[in-house]
Amino acid sequence: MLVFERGGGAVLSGVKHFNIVDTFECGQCFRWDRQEDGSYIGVAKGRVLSISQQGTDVFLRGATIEDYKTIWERYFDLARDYGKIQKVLSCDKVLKRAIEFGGGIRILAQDPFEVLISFIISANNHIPRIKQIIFRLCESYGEPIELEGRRYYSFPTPETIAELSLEDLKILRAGYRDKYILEAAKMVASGSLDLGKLYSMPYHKAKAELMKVKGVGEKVANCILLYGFGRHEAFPVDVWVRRMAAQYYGACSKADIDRVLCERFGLFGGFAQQYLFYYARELKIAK
DNA sequence: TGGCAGGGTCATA
DNA sequence: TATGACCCTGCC
Repeated sequence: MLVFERGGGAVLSGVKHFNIVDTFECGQCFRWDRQEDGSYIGVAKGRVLSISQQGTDVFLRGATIEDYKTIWERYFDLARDYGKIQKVLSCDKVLKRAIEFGGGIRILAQDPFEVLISFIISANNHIPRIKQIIFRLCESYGEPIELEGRRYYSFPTPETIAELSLEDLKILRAGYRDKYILEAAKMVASGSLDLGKLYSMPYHKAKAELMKVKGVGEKVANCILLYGFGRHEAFPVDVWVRRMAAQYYGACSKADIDRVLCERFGLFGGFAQQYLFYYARELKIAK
């Protein structure tokens, strides 16, 4: 892959196993919006980025090579050899098809606190509504960031949310989740939940730590570990993955699913889950 | 236009 | 371990 600056941005030329539609639409993030011209604009790492793609050429508008190397390469996980991962996972017939469909997915390295709050909001919720609630949270309590005359908003800090009241959070229309959001922010702001420590903790211990937060069950904890901490052994089992497991692997109970999927894909579980989820949702597999 | 279901979790039994 | 309740709203 070549990286150079041209036309007011950074060009990544010859990027393999990366597709911005797959990456932003596969359900791992909620703050990237598709524009009419097919590009995406999102807020991450305290910045607004516009990204577009033609074949294997990716354009990061307004970014420098330095920005790419210090921020976006890691954020988009572009230093990792996904070809190797896909080769291993393709030994499984179902995964092979899922990868043929969504092989351009990259697991984003998102901010852990943002992922924590976002996936608390995701529980028993529809994706369009999740995005709306997160948008209102950022618009109301994030910091404005200007880009080309338009205003975007950063994700609010734990301290900012922790100082709010439940009444303040009513405008989000998050329903019963508002108290979970507030409690999680207070735990992080006070240090009773030290997110920084989770990077080096064993997987099961880190998951147990996250599940101390109300509103964080096993599935949400796995999402946080996968998307916020890059823990690729985390395998979030949601309704879609469960349907895939039932239809293609004959696994119905939780124990069956854990055995069939988690053990089958091992350390690549997180990648496998993402391919399966995206594929299952696209196929609209029935209950 | 009304009802259902949603990327789960919690409390209770 | 199983079941019902939960806020709200997009979608059929």
